[in-house]
Amino acid sequence: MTVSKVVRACADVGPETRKRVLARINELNYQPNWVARSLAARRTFMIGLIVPDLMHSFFAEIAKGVSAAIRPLGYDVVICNSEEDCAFESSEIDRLLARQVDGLILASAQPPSWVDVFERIEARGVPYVLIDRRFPDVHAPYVGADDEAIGRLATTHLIERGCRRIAHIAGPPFAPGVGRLKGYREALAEAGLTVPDSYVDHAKDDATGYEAARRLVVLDPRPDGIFGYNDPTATGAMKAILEAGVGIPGEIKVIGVGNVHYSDLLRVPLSTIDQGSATIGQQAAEILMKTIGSKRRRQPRTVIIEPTLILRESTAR
Amino acid sequence: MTVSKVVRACADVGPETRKRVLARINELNYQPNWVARSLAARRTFMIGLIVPDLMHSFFAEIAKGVSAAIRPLGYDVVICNSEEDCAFESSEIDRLLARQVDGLILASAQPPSWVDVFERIEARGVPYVLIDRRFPDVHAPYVGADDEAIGRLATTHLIERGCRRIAHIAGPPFAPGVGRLKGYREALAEAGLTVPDSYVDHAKDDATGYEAARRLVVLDPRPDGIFGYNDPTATGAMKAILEAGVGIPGEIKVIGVGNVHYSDLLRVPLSTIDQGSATIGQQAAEILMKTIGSKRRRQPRTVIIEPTLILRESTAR
DNA sequence: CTGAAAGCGCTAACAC
DNA sequence: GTGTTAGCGCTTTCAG
Repeated sequence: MTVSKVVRACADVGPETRKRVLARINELNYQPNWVARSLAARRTFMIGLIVPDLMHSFFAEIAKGVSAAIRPLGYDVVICNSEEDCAFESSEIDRLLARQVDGLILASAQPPSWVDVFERIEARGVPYVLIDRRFPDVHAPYVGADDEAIGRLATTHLIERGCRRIAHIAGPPFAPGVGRLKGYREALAEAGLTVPDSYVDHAKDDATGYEAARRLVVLDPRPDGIFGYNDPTATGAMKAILEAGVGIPGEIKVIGVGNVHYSDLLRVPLSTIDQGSATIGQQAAEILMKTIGSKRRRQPRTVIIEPTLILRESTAR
Repeated sequence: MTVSKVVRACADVGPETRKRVLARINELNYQPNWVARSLAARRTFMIGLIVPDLMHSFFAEIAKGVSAAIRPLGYDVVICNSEEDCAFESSEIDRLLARQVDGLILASAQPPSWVDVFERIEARGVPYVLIDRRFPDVHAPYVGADDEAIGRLATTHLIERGCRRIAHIAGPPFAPGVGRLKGYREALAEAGLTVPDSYVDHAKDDATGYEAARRLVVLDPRPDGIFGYNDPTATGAMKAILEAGVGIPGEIKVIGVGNVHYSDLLRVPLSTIDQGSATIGQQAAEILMKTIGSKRRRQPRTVIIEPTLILRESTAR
């Protein structure tokens, strides 16, 4: 039909005809059926975004950035929350694939060597870009921060502020967690500092960060600095520290990563490392759209967002 | 095809045949195309969720609740962020409708009397349920809190704690904002308290809440209690108050609404009113699924979640 | 229990 | 510029 062309604003249609069609469309309250369109055109104009935790404002901000970037191009985004559960994530990805999304952006909770999921995506020929969590063996575009740099930056900052017994609440054993842990170790080594093994604990969110800090705070000797692998863990840690009657930043200095929007409203405003979350979302979306647009697989691009230190009271002298 | 039946787990297929089909499916790595399925079956197994702000953890939690409730039933949710912009919201709704979602859950940013959007939804025969923000003229299921009760509860609490000059940072002039404002006025009247007009200011998030509080804190006489219409505004307000060198809760007591998850980690832990956000999402989803399931339009159900007071330091004696 | 026939609402490619 | 012919990959209905 000519109608189809009018709806899609194709150029090759007479202005008079177009007017007539438009009028009738309005009259009938016609709305094109995107499902049928998707089937015929073999594109859905939908992309999937998978994040491990929507409650973490870092990811909510990324979602916003992605959304803002693709909306003007006529795309919608389906947001999925994997709850940091890799099996669940895997099944979510399959569903999105079955729904024929045109592309995928994922902050994956997969274990580092578990490339099975990515192979499935590639088998379907669906372009995707990784964010926040990098997988060395996966040959795909990546947008995120340099986690080792983050780890070094945070740890070095604590050292500069006079901390000598620096503990680390590390994340789950993949992606951003391992890089930051490595950066932490490097910075320590560089400064000639050594710490007991018990100074490295693990957590994944505010609740577990709280638990981890409760363990750290009773160690002897007690740490005088704690680097949390993200803001929620650092925030939870601060709660535990203060509850134990220990002063921040007097007795223990704390730093996190992510610069969540309420950081400076906390009981003790939290020093943190900004990763440019909105930028990550936006850049990832742009790369994805570019990939979708061009037929040929270009060289996967990697964008590293420079981390910046945000100084607040939790690491004040 | 018989394959179709196997995929959908229809009962009427021989166990032997099923086995063969399944084997071949696995072999070919076959995955059904949901777009084609949706077109033929006239259902997408997709529902839309529209919220005004994903960064507000209240809505993120609702999204989580909705998602958790519908996932097991084979549905997916498309989350849209309206940015509190009613024109944008309206166009988002149209897109979701064009994508043939089976249902809609919305926390709408429409002005109270602007029922046009809802009529469009109904014209398409798509079931929907309203959450958080109620529209008196719209005959649809609603799940949310009783905003007047919330306003009364918060204000009464401040009065009980000894406040006499209670200011209110009201929300945008619709849905939850007006109810809470009304409850505030009622509680004040009931206690025989009067306040100058300037004690009621407006905001919509943490940034504007901060601005509002800067205006309130310089009033003469200065308020001794502030009721923020949600936690972000109350949080922003606290920042402004503390910056002005005024003590919380000593000189001004503050209460919010929403019980965002970091409330008790704030500089001054924030007293608030819990609305049961996860429950809202879950209940809304259940009602929607029930409506989708049954052919006939049943009487729209309304679920009012009982608000509960969460006491923290910001309103301590 | 199995499969053939028809069609969901649209777009692609091509002829008029 | 316009309309025609196919067919996207599935489900529905109903006959074998």
